[in-house]
Amino acid sequence: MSKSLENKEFGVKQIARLANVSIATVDRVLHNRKGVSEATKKRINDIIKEFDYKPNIIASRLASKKVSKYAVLIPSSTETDFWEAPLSGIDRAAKALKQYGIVVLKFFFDLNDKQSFLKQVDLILEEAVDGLLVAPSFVEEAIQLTTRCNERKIPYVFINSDVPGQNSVCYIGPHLFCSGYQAAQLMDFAVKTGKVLLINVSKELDQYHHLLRKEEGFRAYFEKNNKKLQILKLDIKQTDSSSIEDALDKVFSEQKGIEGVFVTNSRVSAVAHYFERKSIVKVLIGYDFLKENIKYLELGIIQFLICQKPEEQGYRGIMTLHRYTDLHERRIEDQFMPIDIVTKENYRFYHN
Amino acid sequence: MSKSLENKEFGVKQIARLANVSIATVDRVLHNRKGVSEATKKRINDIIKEFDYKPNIIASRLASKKVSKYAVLIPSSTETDFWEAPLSGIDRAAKALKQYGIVVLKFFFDLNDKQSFLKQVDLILEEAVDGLLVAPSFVEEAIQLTTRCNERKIPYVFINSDVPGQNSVCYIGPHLFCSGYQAAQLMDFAVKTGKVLLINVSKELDQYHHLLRKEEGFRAYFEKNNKKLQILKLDIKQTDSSSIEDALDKVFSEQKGIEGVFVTNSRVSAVAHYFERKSIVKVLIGYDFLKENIKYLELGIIQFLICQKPEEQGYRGIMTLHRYTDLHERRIEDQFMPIDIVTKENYRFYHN
DNA sequence: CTGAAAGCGCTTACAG
DNA sequence: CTGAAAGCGCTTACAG
Repeated sequence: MSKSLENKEFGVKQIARLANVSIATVDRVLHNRKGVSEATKKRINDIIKEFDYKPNIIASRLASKKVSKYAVLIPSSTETDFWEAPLSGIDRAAKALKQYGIVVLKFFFDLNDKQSFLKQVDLILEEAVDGLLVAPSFVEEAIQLTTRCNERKIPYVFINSDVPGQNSVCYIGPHLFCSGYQAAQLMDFAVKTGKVLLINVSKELDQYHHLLRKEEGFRAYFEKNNKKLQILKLDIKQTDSSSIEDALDKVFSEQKGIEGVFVTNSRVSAVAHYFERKSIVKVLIGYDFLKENIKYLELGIIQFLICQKPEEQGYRGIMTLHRYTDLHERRIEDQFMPIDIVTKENYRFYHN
Repeated sequence: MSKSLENKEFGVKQIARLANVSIATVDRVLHNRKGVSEATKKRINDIIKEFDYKPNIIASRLASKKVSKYAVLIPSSTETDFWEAPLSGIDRAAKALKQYGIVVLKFFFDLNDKQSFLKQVDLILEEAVDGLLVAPSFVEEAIQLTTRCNERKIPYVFINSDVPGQNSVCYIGPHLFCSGYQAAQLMDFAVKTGKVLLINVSKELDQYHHLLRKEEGFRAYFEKNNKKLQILKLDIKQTDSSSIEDALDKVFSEQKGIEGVFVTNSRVSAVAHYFERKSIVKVLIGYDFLKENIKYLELGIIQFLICQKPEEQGYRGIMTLHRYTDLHERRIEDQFMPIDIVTKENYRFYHN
């Protein structure tokens, strides 16, 4: 390593000297603290502008020993292991930010229980956090949360699903419509003739809304590119394996000529499991890089999985809170995740 | 923000007190500087271990004002705009590390001129850098470089293509064989009957070696999954448009029944251009998220582009140098990039 | 081989 | 409304 060659950097001391004040006063205007006359305030701000002064955040952190506290509110991983990935992204970010005095508190709710969401919200608000990363799985409950955050001026970032018009810092997650559109193109490639079956598997109505947006994208593709292909639809409102099996039995006995199946979420493994047992061979497309799904990808029963960087979503969520809360960035844009196509051939290289 | 609640952290002062020495001596053993008796050294090290002391790198950086200097050696973007992406990743990392006193010097060579590579190497070695990120496009010249780096104990990271067995910190880039394998699967899906044409477009022999590894992967897929499909091969050793056109004219007049074309690098746009002019409709698969390629993807002339996160390669390259040089991480693994499948439907969401 | 003291660039009471 | 001084946890000459 070499020494810094630059002579004395331009800092508070220099500003103070030029403005004929003490560094304490410079610090006051730097942080918009009151108790400075307009005249000296202007004088100092002019100098800051003229020299394009940037504070040394290293020194600032060392001196202030500030600590930021973020809360995370996401589903627990009991029902599905999908949320393990965002969680590990959150942990990765937390680890990276730890040495800058940032603490991340984690709260989990049950995807089958709206009350558990509200209960965790209470706990979070007791903590006086500086920012919140939340998966707004339940729309109404999420709005209750944002209302309370707005009152307290706590900024929040939405992850994985969006509730538009809620004054969030930003949304980080998939563009649902477009991911359905992509699924359709893959289906169009792989299925030359016959019918296509679209399956929504979901208990909770809130989740179902998100699936509908993917369905719209899927249909939009065929509307535009291949109107002849017939799309059948199956809603499965129970997620236990026997309900799924019954529903599949029914549709495949009633409908002949189904060549491709698109499952609009990670439940695709349940369909794959069924195909395996019944030795059914069709093009099968679904969502998410989960162990079960990868197993069937490897077996050649699932052809394509669409994945949307769940780990990255968690990582970016925390980093975005940091950018907003600590680095005072504004106008942070929504961050749509890439629409990754995962296959038997490339899954080993996939970065969540 | 809340104040740190923890009482006085455990630091050099505490260690010094416990060991009955001054903090200067503690600093000496912390940095393995000589001039400390074995006895006190042991005493201090024991305390460090016992309390699992971790230095405050914020304070350390502020006090030392250390600066690290990395060099980057990559192709200039005159011939192809591929290298703009790694460059922008490098800039992004440089920007993030700037406030930690890390400086990145950039050097460029001409992909058509091995001498220019060696010339830049001389310039870099004059700079006494602390680390090097290099695209070893020319194998022999790269080995000359690594030899000289080894003498000077300058660590180096390979990016985009590898030269195995060279004692690099690690390799960051695509797994060529597997990316060819993935291309073959897409081709297999999209082409049901007929022949497939594989095209290598490359002037320099060194680049050609890399293309061969993709070709091997491509063939391996069909060897395993679909032996019936016939694979034709075309080498184009000149990269100007009229040479490419002549070669394509020749192959398409001689060979009938070609349904799919796989171009093993980013030159796929040249083939797409040809298809457009001659109104040829075939499945076309190639490499890299370049403006020209995206244009033909949008037009539906190219179906799939395989991309390997060029921006990310640059970013990771610098960050890896930082991890090795400044954070003293060891055993850093090779980092294979994901094999991204980019289509007309998802390219808008692609993160380079 | 070891220590006392100044300093990195900022922040924070405290005093006026 | 403003300033002098101490301090954040480490590093760096300098002196012995």
